[in-house]
Amino acid sequence: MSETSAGRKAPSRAVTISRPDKELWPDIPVTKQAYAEYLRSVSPNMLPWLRDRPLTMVRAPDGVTGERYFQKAAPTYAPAWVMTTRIPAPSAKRDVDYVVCQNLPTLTWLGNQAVLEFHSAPVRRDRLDRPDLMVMDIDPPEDQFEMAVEVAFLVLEVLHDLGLPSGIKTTGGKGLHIVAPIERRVDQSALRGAVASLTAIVVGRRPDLVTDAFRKVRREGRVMLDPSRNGTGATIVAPYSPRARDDATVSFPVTADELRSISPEDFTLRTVPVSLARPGPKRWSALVGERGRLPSRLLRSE
DNA sequence: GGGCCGA
DNA sequence: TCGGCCCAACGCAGA
DNA sequence: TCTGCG
Ligand SMILES: [Mn+2]
Ligand SMILES: [Mn+2]
Repeated sequence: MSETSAGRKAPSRAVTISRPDKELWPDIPVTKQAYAEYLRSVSPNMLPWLRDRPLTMVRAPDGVTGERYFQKAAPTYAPAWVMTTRIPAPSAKRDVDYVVCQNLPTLTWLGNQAVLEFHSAPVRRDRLDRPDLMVMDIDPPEDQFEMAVEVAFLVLEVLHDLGLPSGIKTTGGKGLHIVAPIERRVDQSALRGAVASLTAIVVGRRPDLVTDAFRKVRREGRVMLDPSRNGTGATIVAPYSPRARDDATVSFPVTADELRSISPEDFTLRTVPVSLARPGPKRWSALVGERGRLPSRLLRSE
C-alpha cells in the first residue's frame, strides 16, 4: 500500500475499465479496452497539453453511434485524486468544477467515462485571465481541406514575421489549428485584439479566400479565421484527442512540409500510435517548452 | 456511465 | 436486488 | 434579450 511522506494513505489510482469489450467506434472497431490503450500510448505527448487546463469533455457512453453530450462539471462521483478547479459560469448562475487532467490515471479514468473528446482551455488554472496560447482556428467551407491548407500557409507567414513560434495540427474535422504559445503578459481582451489584427492582415492579403465573417451566410464559400477560440472561456480540441465520429479521426500535430500531402482522415485511433512510434517529427513535444511574446505593434493596432 | 429510486 | 429514469454546457458577438 | 455559432 503506497503512503505519502506524511504517512497517510495515498488513494489508489487503479482504474478498472468497465465493459472492456464495448465498442466505442464500431466501424474501426475500437473497444473501451483498446481506447484505454490508445490513451496510454499517446499520453506522453498529450498530457502536457491538458495539464493545468480546465477541461471540457464530450462523452458518448454508448459509443459514437449513441447519444453524445458536452460535459464541463466533473461528475460528483469522481475519485478524490481527480483534480478539479472551480470557475464561475455567470450565464448559468453557478460555479463549475472543471476536471484538470494532470496524469495518466486521470486520463484513463476519463476514457472509462467514455470521454471521447478532450477540449482544453487556452489558459492555465493559476492565471485564468492571462491566456498562454494564441489560437488561429481555420474553418474551411464544407469538405475543403485544401483551402484550409492555403490559409494555414498565410497564417504561418504572418506568425513568422512576428517572430512567434507555433505548431500546426489537424482538428480531426476538416479544419486546422495553428497554436502559438505565448508569455502570459496580456489579458484576454488584449489577446483578442491581437488575434483580430492578425486575422485582418491575413484577410487583407487574400480577401477572396479568407473571411472573419461570423455569420455562415456571409462567408460565401471562403475560409473562416475564427477568433472565438481565444480567451478564458474558449476551448480547443487537444492534440491527440479523438473525435466522436464514425471514422475515429484524431487531432494530430503535423509539419508545414506535410500539409499539402495529408488528409485529416489519415490520422485515426489506429494510425496515430503507429505514427508516433516511428522516427520523425516531434509532434509538438518541443513546442511545449516554447513561448513567444506578442509584439507591441500587434497589441496597439485595432 | 453511474447514481438514485421505487417496486 | 434490479430495471428504468435521469442527468451530463458554456461564452460570446451581433442583431 | 435573443439567436447563431462553435
Ligand atoms: Mn475550427
Ligand atoms: Mn448508459
